[in-house]
Amino acid sequence: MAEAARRRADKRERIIEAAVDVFAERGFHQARVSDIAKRAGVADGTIYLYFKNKEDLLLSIFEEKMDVVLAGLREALASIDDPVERVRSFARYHFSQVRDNRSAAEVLQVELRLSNKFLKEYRPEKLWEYLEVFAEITREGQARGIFRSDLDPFVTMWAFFGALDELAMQWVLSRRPNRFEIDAAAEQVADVFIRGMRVDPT
Amino acid sequence: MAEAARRRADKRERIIEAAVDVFAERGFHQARVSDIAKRAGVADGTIYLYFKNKEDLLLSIFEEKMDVVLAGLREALASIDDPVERVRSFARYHFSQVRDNRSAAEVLQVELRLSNKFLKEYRPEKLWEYLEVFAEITREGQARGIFRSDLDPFVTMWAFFGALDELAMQWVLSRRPNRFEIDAAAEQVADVFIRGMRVDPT
Amino acid sequence: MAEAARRRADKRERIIEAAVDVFAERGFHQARVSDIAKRAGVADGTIYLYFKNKEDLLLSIFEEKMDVVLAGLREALASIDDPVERVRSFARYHFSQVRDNRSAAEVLQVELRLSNKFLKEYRPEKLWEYLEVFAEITREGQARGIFRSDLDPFVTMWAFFGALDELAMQWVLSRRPNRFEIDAAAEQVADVFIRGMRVDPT
Amino acid sequence: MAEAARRRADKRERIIEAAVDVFAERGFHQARVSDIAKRAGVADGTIYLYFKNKEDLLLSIFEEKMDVVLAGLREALASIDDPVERVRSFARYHFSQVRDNRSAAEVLQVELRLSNKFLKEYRPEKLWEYLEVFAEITREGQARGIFRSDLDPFVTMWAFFGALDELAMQWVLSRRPNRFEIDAAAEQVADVFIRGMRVDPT
DNA sequence: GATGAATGAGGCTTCATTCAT
DNA sequence: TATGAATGAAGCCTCATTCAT
Repeated sequence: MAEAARRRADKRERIIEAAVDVFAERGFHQARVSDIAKRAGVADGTIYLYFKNKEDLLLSIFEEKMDVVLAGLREALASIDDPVERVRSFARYHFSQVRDNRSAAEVLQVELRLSNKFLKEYRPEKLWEYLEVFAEITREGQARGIFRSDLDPFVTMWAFFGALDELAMQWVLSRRPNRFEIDAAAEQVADVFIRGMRVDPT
Repeated sequence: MAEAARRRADKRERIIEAAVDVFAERGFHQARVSDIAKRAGVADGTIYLYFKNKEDLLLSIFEEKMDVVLAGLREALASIDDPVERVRSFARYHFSQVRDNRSAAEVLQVELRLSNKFLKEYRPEKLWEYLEVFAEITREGQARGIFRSDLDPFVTMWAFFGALDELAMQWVLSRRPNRFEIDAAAEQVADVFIRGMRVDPT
Repeated sequence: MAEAARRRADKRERIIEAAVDVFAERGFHQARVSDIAKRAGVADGTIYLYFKNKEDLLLSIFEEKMDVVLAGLREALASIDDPVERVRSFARYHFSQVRDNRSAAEVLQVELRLSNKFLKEYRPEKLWEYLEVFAEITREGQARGIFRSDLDPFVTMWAFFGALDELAMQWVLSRRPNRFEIDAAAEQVADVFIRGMRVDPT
Repeated sequence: MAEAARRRADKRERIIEAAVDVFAERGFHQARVSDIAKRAGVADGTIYLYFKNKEDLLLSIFEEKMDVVLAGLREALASIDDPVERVRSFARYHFSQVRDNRSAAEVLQVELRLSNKFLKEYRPEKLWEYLEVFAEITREGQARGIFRSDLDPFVTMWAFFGALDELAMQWVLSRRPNRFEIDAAAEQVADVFIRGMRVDPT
């Protein structure tokens, strides 16, 4: 029955959202499964009907959120052809996600790194897909003679992501009053990378 | 007695080194204090004579290693005046540290992020000092008219560090055969940032 | 409607048979109600329409199987008058049941003992009826002057049952190739008890 | 230090004794580790310094108690040469153990059987040693022409042990007033087996 | 009657930390 | 100063049972 399927999906979604909040507030290890259950309005055991264990819940958040983020990124870049503008839009999009989904961003950036599984065993395919978008922009720019061809797309990809990620983390961690302008930061990072990757003007 | 002081320092050092190895191998949460004690050749309780608790041990590793790293960085840059070359040397130095101290780098990069204390309460002064070196290079470059003055030194600082850190992490996590050339990566990242931060050539 | 009653009985029977198999494979505590339900082809909740709880299911198996076993025993002994031969037939019948109903025997012998309820609260009337058959044989033999009258029928009853039961358990637990001849064992046990209980030949 | 070793042994012994009592009272599954710890006067965690887990505790009780029982059996039989008298003494000894160590006997007989590990994986070497004593008596009796040579020592061994065990279990389970005379039972069982195993008087 | 998603109590075990020696 | 046996808090997860449909 469609009704039951919908209710089931709802419950799963409620657990995910509750987990995002609790993980963001307390951190993965400090978060108690029973707190997540309480916030989701379900019994502790119910969580285990939808997720194998606490870690699977964390990983599922990652997969789920990344799906949305990835789709959003592709949409944001869909109408843009110029590699230079695509880089700029990538940076803007990345920071807009962080700004508009603080809890999710906090979990994705901070808590996920804490999972040994994630870092040492789990292959974050979804993250690679996300990054591959940037590598592809680089390659396209190189093909068009806009970006220098001596740059390794993988190196620039990781460097670019690292730059965005670190700034996002600092923004997330920074407490209110001192919080810097994340939008301005996006422009600057994009600008540095664009100029840095461009072929020398002759 | 100097002898006693030295012996004490030795023991502390042995615990630190043991902790670096164990944290690198198992991760902070999975590492057991008794394993560290065993590897250091001391009793469990002895660790608590030198460190307040397990987390203090992690933080102490950070402080201690960062002191060395920071001193090394300053020495590496001591004889270089040109801001452009200082940026390049910074990148080279950062990666050389990662390459030559795998375990320490792994702990610093991976495990430290996992400590809620570290990320949410602890102010990593030593890290700020390290980064401040780069911010200062930027300011000096701006003052000399080499780097664009519209760039926020804090933004470039985090972006640069993020780029180095992410690449270092990937290098550390990457398993043997596919391991990319970390030295070449250093040159590329430095190059991208230098060009990206430079004033437009007229 | 007779049809409905039959269907009901069928479902109950299917649950019983499924439970016998699952209990035999996994043991009572390791067996999950949902596994039994799956094997029986019913929903978990359905089991609770037929049995009060998991333990009641175990006890019901016992009652049900013992009814059949008891009827079979009586039939096997029906045409035999000589107490000596009745003892022999009892042993043969007991082992034939074990041999031909491995799963049921395994549950009856192994798993039932694990139920505290069974051992400390539950009065296994059916088992007593089964044993009483032997006690009666003893008494009859004593009355006829075949068995020694100084033997306590309760003691011989438990001793005989214990001997059969232990051998059956060993046979059930023994893995294939080394499995001893259960039929030969039946003859030997019967023989020892018959000679042991007989009045001295003068 | 001998002192420390003694204290350690004492603590282990206290845990064993507490576990025997609690297992006997509540059964293995119903017994809580914290109850055992409380009764032993130690912290919960202390138990895990001496035993791998709850099941290991149960198995250790078995091993430990059987060592004592086995030594006692050997001593009880040491001065007896006649196989017939050895059988009688075996039965007497077995029941004396049950009578004098009710809790331990209850655990050994009832709770041990409940452990799947014990029945399906664990090889109770100590029990086999105990039984082997009886098998050896049988063989010796056969060699001397006292017991019939057509009897399989393994069959009589299990039958004898089953008879003793079942009677012991009934005695343990039987509540006070109706409790039968266990010593008289010992004589009867021994008597039945001795006559049952003897060569025909000519 | 039948379903099966949801419940939630309950307990084993780990391991950082302490402290008597 | 060093030891290491002892502590005990704390939480994930299972699974028998219920009940709304």
